[in-house]
Amino acid sequence: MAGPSFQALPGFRDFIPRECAVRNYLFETWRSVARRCGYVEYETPILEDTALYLKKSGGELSAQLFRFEDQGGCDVTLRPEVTASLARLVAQHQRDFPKPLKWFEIGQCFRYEKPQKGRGREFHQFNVDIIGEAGPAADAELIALAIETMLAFGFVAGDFVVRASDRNAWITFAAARGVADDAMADFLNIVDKIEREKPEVLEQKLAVFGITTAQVRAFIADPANASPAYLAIRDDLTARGLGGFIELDLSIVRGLAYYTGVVFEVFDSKKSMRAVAGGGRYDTLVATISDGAVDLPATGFAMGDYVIRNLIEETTHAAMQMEVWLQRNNANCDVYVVIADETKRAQSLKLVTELRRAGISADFPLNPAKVSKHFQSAEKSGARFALVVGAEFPELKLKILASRTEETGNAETAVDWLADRLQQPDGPLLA
RNA sequence: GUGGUCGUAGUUCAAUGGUAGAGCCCCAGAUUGUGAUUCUGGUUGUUGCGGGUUCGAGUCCCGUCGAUCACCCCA
Repeated sequence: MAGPSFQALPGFRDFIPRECAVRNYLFETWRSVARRCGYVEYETPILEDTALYLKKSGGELSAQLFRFEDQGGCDVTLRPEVTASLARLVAQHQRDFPKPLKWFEIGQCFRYEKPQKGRGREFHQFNVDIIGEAGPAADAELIALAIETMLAFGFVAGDFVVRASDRNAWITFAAARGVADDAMADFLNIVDKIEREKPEVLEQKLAVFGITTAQVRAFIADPANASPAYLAIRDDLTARGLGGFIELDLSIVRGLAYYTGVVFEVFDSKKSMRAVAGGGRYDTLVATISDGAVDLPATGFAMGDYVIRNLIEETTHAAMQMEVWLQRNNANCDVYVVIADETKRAQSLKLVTELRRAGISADFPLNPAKVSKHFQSAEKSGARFALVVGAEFPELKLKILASRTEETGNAETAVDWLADRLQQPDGPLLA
């Protein structure tokens, strides 16, 4: 590595073809499940006015912004998440759409934090939201999508679980013990850290509110404290046959300040990783972002690409499903044209163009080389067929690479011939 | 931001303080139109960078940068 060399910035990734294929697998799965469940895709800019994020998130997230001044002197930020943009978009365009809105976006986000397992400074996230419906049916519909997404990746019962809670249960708990409304956020923050904070510190912090750790733990432990919304969601999911995937876990509060009600996280069953996905209800965010101009209830969640990929790779059956997909989508082309006789290169080029225009993916060697070389290239391309153009043109030979068998045909009808041939299975098939 | 571990060829890794190597990959070839295997040949390093100890440092020490893991937080 002599001399100056460049590499990707810390926490940023290059997607070589294999990585890109994996990413596409995630994206295609996300997209297909969302569409199957009636969600439509939208997209927002990755660069936004910094104030958009300072306005609602604050705290830790605002310390992790990729923030700078543009050439016009504007304070701008690479988005750390898409919910704020969505709220902005919805506030502006909501009148154009019947409610509820069921929308999703697959987009790249940026956070300046220390890269580690499951976390980079750049990541892709599947963001799904239902806006304009305040009832638990919306939360259930959303959580059902999260579950369906996991199933689509090949996970089964026992691989993952959705843990859900309700901030309202805590607000009721705290209010009954005299916690003031304006201190509620602080109280929720303490509860959020109950498993991570040192016991003495925890006890001390709770004492400010006249509450003990024991009381909090007892509240978490008692299923009777489940909120009506949670129960409605559980029944809804049970009716869908998905009841086994959801669990009450009142210790989940989630850090982001804008959550207002039911919150949930998707975990691997062993809980050996970070949350695969997380979300919840944020009924006041749209009003906050629009300064009260538009007030719509909302619920949503996000799934990041890092953790889901790790979990897929560590779960044998999900990993195999991905491998099969990658194999199927691995070929550079369907047909590799071998130019066995260089004097037929012009005819070969015409043939390649015809195939391509007919929707048949075709490739060929750019330079003269020995025929064996061409076949090696055909092999490496992953193509199913090698179409040999030789001295006997317009007669053509079609070699089925997997079975090493050969057929003959004519250049005049090559397009139809190959289109038909591609429909038929042959040789040792991929699953 | 706070800690632990680790930096050798494109890559995966060797080298009791004593001449920097191997597999894989890639490229070219093995007598004129067919892929595997095999065989032959070839490219690539100021051992991350900078100091120090030593007759001598890839190896030991310090610094720095980078990678990675954990904490914090979160997708």
